Amino acid sequence: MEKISETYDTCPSEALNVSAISQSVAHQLRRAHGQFIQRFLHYFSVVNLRPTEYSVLAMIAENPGRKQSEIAAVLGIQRANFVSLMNDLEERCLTERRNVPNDRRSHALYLTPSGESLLNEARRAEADFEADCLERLGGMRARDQFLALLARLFG
Amino acid sequence: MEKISETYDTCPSEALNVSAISQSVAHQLRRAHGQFIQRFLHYFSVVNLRPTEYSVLAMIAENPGRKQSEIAAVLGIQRANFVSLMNDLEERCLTERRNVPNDRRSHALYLTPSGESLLNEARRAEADFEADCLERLGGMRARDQFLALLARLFG
DNA sequence: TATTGTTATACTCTATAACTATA
DNA sequence: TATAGTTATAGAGTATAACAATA
Repeated sequence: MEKISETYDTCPSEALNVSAISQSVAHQLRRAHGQFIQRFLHYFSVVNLRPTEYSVLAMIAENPGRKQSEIAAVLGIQRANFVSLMNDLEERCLTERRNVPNDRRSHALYLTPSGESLLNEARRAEADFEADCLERLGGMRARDQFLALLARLFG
Repeated sequence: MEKISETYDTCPSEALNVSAISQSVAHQLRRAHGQFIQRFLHYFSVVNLRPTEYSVLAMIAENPGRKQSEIAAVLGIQRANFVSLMNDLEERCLTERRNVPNDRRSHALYLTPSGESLLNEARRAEADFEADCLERLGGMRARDQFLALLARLFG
């Protein structure tokens, strides 16, 4: 309960004026991203995966044997930053790097059995997360519309 | 131009399968945020402001004299992280912290004249950025719809 | 020469805990 | 006791430059 006083010397604790930025796509996207991360981590806490890590596992599962740089590129992650990400997933025994027969520069990426197993758990978390989004948005039509608008903006 | 070869030993460089995550709100939001930051920095390079810094300046301009913690809270930034942000803006002579008469714990935030002046430039950058968004989204109706859906998701 | 993976580095943003001085 | 600002620390994410091995 907030304390109400009759007189103010300097700083009345009224609601702040947010009109200038509340209509701003930039500001709302900044705020939304913070919320998104928190909510994602909540749903994915059981598998202990960050958004990026989940995308990597899902992408490797759909495209086993692809090169690091291919997976990185399609996810919009730079090669240099992808290395420590893969090191981490490999240390957790979720993925492995195999040699490519005719190109000794490349590493082909695969999920390990426990990587597959964790991904299955993660997919259930993802389904819950998506169901949450669906409910907040108000149905599949709104969800598709949102994704379509997001794609127009940043696709 | 991509090189096309007739035979593959191991790794045909075909398009990757992205079907599993392309329908995912989580994945699309992750990608969108990266694009958003880059595009924002492009438009705001003339004033050298990050999304967070712009929001802070705009919020102080609309609510001069408010306490650090009030501005931080309304922007969803933690007090602890807000300190270095304000230190930075103050070093750039864009904002100032003044004492509050009846509460020696608090700092009241104000824009300096050069802060006001930079904010005016930033508002032009923001207008350009928003115009870009508007065009990509396909008009004000789509823009309002997008903001409404974003608010449903994370408001 | 170009590509693949890698290392190193730096900066932004976020999260948490704890301190200080005030209230 | 609670609040405002602060300090310190840690981790994710991103950006850039450069290097070795290989193509």
